[in-house]
Amino acid sequence: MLRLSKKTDYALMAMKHLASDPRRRAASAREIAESYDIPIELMAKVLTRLVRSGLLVSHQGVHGGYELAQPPAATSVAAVLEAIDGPLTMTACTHGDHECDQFSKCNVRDPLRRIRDRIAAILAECSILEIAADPEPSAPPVRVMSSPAMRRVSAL
Amino acid sequence: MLRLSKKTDYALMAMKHLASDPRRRAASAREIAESYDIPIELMAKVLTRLVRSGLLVSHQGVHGGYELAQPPAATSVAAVLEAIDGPLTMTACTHGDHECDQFSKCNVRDPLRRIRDRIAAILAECSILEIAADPEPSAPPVRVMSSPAMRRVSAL
DNA sequence: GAATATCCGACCAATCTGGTCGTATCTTAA
DNA sequence: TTAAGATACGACCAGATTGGTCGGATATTC
Repeated sequence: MLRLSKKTDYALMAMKHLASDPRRRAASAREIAESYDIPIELMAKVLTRLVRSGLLVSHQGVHGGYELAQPPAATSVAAVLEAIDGPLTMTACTHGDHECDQFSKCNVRDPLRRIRDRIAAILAECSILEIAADPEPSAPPVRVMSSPAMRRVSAL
Repeated sequence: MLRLSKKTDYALMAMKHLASDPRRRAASAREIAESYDIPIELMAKVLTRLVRSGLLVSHQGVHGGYELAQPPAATSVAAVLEAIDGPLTMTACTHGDHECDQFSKCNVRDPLRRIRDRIAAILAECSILEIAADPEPSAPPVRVMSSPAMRRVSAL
């Protein structure tokens, strides 16, 4: 659960690809797609969404392709997620739309919104630059918890 | 995106319900379901999973029902998510299974795992007690970012 | 033994998602 | 001016996931 969509994965791969390219020239959808065994049409669709959201700029024509619209440090992972899958929701009621059957009686709405905000902050603070700087975490590696350990609250 | 499943919502609602009940006695699936307009059979299925994961204990029979297996502070939101939807994954490759077509060439695997770990830490640190203490966040409220703001990295 | 519970698996319909296809349009270069 | 290489865009499909339902088995109390 809390799964990222495949399209989001592809988007992040493409963003990193563009951020890491030393030549800093436009890369075509085909080039990126083939680098990672991604279906070309799907990659193209993803890239188009990134353009529409202003994260990439595109050039049509023979030597066209895609470039980062901003330096890698200026684009957050959150922005990429939003570009592909729309606003970061978590629950049906996160943003206004009272479309959930339990809306009136729900007792976890506010607490969940708080959690959502914390997660959103993490995603907003993580830039493509950080993603591109693969070798070694900049933050101290948080201990991965296995199921039994997660059962109990660690800090509190 | 990053949506919680409805079952997880229901599970959290039930956990909070049980944590908030001053009488501290077993509540039946019916009682919980009716409190929040949740389909009874579905609530029952969710509660059963919570029992199987050791977060609740159940008593069958006429005055049976469900109780928290531990004090509310000892159960994390992460544990509830895992009980309902299995291990917190984010990507297809998060836990061993190399079932993703891009596995061999993927360039964002490690960075994404780092992000996943940070999110898992947040969920592991948030207890049912915190969820039950609805009125007012214990942590300073993180600013909710609207789409345009999220586009740029805030801290970095 | 009747009533009230949990337990468990099968099942279904609707939605979501990954992926495909066809076509239009733009831009460069020969 | 024309061909090639590229993005843009919308329609479409099949498979997976999910929310929800149903039927029956088992346990416990009165």
